[in-house]
Amino acid sequence: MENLIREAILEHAETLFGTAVEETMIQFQKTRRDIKGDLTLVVFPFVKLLRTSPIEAGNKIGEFLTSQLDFIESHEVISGFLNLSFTDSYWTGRLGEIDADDHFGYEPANSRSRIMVEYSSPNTNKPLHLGHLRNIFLGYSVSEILKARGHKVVKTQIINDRGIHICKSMLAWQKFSPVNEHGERETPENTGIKGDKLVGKYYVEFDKRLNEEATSILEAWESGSFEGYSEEVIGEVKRLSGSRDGKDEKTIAGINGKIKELAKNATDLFREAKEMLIRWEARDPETYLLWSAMNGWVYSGFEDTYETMGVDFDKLYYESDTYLIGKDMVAEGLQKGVFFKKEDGSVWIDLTEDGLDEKLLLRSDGTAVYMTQDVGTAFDRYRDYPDLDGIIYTVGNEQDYHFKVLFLILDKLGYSWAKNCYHLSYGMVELRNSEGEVGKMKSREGTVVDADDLMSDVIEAATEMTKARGHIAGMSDEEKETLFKTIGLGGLKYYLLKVDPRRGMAFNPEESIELNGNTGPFIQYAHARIQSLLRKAGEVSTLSNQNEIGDQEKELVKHLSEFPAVMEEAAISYSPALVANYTYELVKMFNHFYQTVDILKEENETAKLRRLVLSRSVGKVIRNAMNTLGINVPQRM
RNA sequence: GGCUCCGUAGCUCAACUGUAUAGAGCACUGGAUUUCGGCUCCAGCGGUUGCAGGUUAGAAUCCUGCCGGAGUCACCA
Repeated sequence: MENLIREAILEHAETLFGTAVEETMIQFQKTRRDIKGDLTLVVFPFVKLLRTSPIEAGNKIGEFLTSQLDFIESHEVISGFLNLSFTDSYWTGRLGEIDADDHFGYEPANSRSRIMVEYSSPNTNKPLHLGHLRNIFLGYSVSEILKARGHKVVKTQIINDRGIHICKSMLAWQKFSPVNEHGERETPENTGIKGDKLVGKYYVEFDKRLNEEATSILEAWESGSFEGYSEEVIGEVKRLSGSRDGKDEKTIAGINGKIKELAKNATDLFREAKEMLIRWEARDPETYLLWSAMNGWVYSGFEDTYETMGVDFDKLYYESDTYLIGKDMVAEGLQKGVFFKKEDGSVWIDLTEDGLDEKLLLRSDGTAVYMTQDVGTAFDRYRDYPDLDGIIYTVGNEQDYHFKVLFLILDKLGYSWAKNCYHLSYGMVELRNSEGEVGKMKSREGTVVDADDLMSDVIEAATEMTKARGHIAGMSDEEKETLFKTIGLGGLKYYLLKVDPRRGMAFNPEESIELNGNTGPFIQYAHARIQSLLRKAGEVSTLSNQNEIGDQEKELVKHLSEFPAVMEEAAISYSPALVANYTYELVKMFNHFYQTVDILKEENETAKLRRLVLSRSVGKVIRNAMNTLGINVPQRM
């Protein structure tokens, strides 16, 4: 109805103001809750045209609109804001429309362009952790929101299955895994350990052994023994050691860190890992076989985790394929003169004119880097889906710079679609204990929160709560299992999605399983209660010819009416948080309504029907909203 | 140090991207109701929106400068 009002003003601008008005002058906002009215027009822009006070200007426009449009019942001007009130029958009409539309808030499927959303994209050398959970829930939810708004969506991930980090796990397994009585090394089958956990275990093992070896090298260096190391390394270590004199603690720690890096690079273990990578790139059969076996373990582990999470993918890309495409593109760019080669053979792009610096695309030994692969992946995706309207990369904000460079490179290579690539950058999840201390998640220090562990923890907490307070009598064991999972994961997903993605957030394990306040289970409970109400009510017909409505009901209908706009806003800004907060507000309003108004006990049949239809609509919107967050809402709990 | 992002109640977060008295939850204090599902509702407490200027009829929001925090500046991914 904003459009109707806007048109009316534009059409009659000459008579009202004596001149045409810009469309941008007509600004609407929601009427404050504590003020009478259903929609507010900001008067300030018109004050100058009319050369009167804001109050007079507002009244003039208000009188005009009230006489012109039959759904406007009255108006009131308060300090420069024109508050318009709509008739009751307008609102009962709205309620009827919402009730009749099962897909309220959604646009018809496939009515809009195709968009690809990348999320998860794990390394295949260690299990998923809390940081991945935010990434995956966010990417999945953005996909579902875009789908709900009519887009064709391709959910994808790039699997980082190539590189030195994979070789570390492989090497550690090969060297350090115990051999059983059958002469086999540890596998998921013979140990019962989940595949990704097993591979992760050897990644940690590698790091431990590397540190041990590096420490003994450091000790040797400190005592002045440098035998067996290259001139280059020795010189660098001596230079760094000398530069520590007279520096403050922080600087010295930084220098010591650099020396330690040198020591790590000088270890036999690291050298072996590098050799293994070279063998892999050369397709050495034994190495390749081990690589695919261990990756297979990881994939089956990830699959289990994804299934628990309730997320899926339409199309997978593997770095081990796309880095080759990337290398071809680098060669092509080199010919075009977009890139240049240094004397040592490494390939670079100069971005200094764009305010960035030089960036490496190919190492001097000809092997690919992270950027090479990403360039190839983007190209591959547009080749697979020529009608793509954009790619959304769900990746943490520590990679802001990387994506800025990536998109710039694609643009310079002449791909017009580069401008449609978007980095959905989200903030880090910090871990917070009950004392409120913030800790970083570091896999080496054992402070990571494992994704599987966390999910089973929240499900367990939900199980206890529900057994103690829920209405689950008569449910089968399977139904109960599903319900506990729904509640536990619903809570976790909501907890991670309700915060604006761009912001960093604190993760408090205790809060994540809370059931009151702004939480998933609070919303799920409201839905279950509505369904219970409707079951008790029996058959509820549709609404017709009602033209009265209570104040609280009107507030609810008003809020329901905003749902499509909120969904659209969430789709534009890629922000599930908007949907979450909208739904929470809706539930609070409904609980208030439910607490103060009789529904089943109401004797007036007209009012009873209207309230039941309203409850049904609220339930539907809760369901439609939560579905886009990947959260199920139970019938009872 | 350069660049990027961020500082809102004790804590976790909102604020339609510039508008009326900056809102919720948790925690704390008090109350309602034991009902159509108490995982409910109502009230109170709590703020100089990091600081100082500027632009505007109007600033948490835009600009400048400080202060504080995070990230990033790899032939790692």
